[in-house]
Amino acid sequence: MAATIKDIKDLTGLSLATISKYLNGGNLLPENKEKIEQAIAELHYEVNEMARGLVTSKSKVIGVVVFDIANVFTCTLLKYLGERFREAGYAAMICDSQNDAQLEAENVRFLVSKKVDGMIIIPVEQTAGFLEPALRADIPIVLMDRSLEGSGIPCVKVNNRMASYQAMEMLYNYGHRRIAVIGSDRELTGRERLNGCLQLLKDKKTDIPASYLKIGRHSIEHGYNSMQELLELKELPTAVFLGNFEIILGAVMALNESPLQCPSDISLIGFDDLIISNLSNPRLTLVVQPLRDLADNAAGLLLERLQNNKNTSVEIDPDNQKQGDLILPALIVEGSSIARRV
Amino acid sequence: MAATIKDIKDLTGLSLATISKYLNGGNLLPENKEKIEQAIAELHYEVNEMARGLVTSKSKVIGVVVFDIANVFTCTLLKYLGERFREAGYAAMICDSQNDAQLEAENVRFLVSKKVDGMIIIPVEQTAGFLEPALRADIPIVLMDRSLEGSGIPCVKVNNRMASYQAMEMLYNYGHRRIAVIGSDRELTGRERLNGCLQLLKDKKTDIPASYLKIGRHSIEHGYNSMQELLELKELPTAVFLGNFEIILGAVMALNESPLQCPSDISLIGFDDLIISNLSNPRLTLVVQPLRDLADNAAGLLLERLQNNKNTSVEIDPDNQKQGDLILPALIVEGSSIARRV
DNA sequence: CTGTTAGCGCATTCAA
DNA sequence: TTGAATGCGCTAACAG
Repeated sequence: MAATIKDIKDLTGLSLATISKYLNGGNLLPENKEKIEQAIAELHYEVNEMARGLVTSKSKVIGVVVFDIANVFTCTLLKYLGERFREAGYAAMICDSQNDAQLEAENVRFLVSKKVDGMIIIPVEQTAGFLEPALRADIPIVLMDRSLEGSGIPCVKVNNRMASYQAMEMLYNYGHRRIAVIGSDRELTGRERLNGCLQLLKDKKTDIPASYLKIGRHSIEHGYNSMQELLELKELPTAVFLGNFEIILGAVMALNESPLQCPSDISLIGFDDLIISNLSNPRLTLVVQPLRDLADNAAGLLLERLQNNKNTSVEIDPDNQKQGDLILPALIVEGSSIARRV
Repeated sequence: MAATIKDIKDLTGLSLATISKYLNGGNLLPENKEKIEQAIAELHYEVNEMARGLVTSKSKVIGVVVFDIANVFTCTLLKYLGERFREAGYAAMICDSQNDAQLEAENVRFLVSKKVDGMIIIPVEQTAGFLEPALRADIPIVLMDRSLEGSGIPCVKVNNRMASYQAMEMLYNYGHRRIAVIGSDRELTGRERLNGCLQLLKDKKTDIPASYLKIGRHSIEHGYNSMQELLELKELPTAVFLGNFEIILGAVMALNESPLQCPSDISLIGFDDLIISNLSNPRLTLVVQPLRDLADNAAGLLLERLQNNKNTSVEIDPDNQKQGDLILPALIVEGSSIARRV
């Protein structure tokens, strides 16, 4: 059986309150302090966080719900989030929704049961209904990457639309006019990116044939099939925009299997960086999301709210009803996958 | 404030004990059952797991400590582990050690405080000292990937030595004699793999110059630098064994930057699969770890022990003192990165 | 600065 | 089958 403060009491003769105070950083006589420390060492005492949590109704745990944990984007974010939370004295309880909205709802409910102090969520679902149990329990939530439209819950993300626009603009400025787009309208991020792409084409009054527009899902398969289809067209595009990491993966696979070369035959620009892109030859030009910043901001936002809840006496910032999203700029990192066209 | 069973009591007129029994699947009159269910729905009641845990001294949480969470190997494992645990009614609390032994020790202590029911650990540290708090608290542990020698704690892993041996054998059978090895002696897995490589060379009485043996860490940098150095040698190796994923990444980068081609100029075989390898052209021949099996076995082993602890009355299997490691075979998946030499 | 007391929300005796 | 009482380990008043 693990030692409790009662054991410390028996060993030191001090009262439970004194020991508790020690554990929570209160002031006591040096000699008592030493006694307790000795007892703790001797008994190998470790605080029972369940008991502590029961009385404080704080768990010092932040629940993190991600749409898919086996995903480089996700786990890089998890890493950075974890660092921030740890610094602030919180641990992360990570739940994988496996791209399943039902699991996601269960995860939220589970974390509510666990009395987490706050939640970070990268959602599968597109509406906020599944968050109800958390909201009712008054648990602060910060979303990442994918907003929940009209929910009023803040989301930290990049400006997908603008970044895509700029990526397309880069292709355009390199002289490309026959530009294909492989993207997704299944995820919000995908739609935002598509919008950016189409906007650029519109602004530049550049028409592309319908066969250049490959809209499906953010999946390897979609990237692979789409690129294969593009390569079979009579009039090839000279450049292709790849809407996310999985699409890049699939598209590059398809291209690698063909006799065509990048960038001499076909130029590429992709959305989503990952160290992994180091493997591709030539190195891809990419729209890079500032993962560190995204995580820092999301963690910061949540921690701030946790702090404020503490001195809940003061009710400030009445204008803050409309918690807007926090939108960070993405960066284009140049590789050598875009050829100049005259 | 969140609803408690007391609120249900007030609403239904039943006693706390009856409600508790309902929550734990006991038998009660259908009418009472219905009453409670109605109250739960009305109050949006959710069990307070902290309170429950305090009295049962079970958290239904399994702690998972990984050496680095931003790692495809790790998070794929996490995904599979998570699925198994969820099925069994457990949640995972994931802690990232960030390749830091001190953090790792803290993580273990933290999870002990959280009263997790069991732990899965992919260790940074090479000795078992840091596990003491968990062992003392009698928390079942299963290691993955990296054994802790002499600790008696079971580890689920692949046969690194044999797999490396077979990988080298494949190069040999393709006719290669000038084989270089980029590996690590800093991690146990690295040493095991190196041993396998050297054993094959020994068995085949194949001597290689010292300059072909690049021993450092499992890092991109080591892979990159080593490959660069190899490519500068007067007598190039005809094939290179790459000891893990990061090394592959670095080595392929270096090769991509050189005029030499794989496999016509130099053949490659790598340890560690990842979808990512789809990006490389040509597709790499790889030693693939059966991640799903590894996770299933580790989760199974742990869950089994958790079950057995329940009926702790029965003390079976007295021969089980020496809990050997569970060693799974790795698979070689052929790409086209190895050329035939005559 | 220290000790006494009460109670967090729930499961679990034991009676009824 | 149900209910009343007890305690899990700890913190938070309050009093000394």
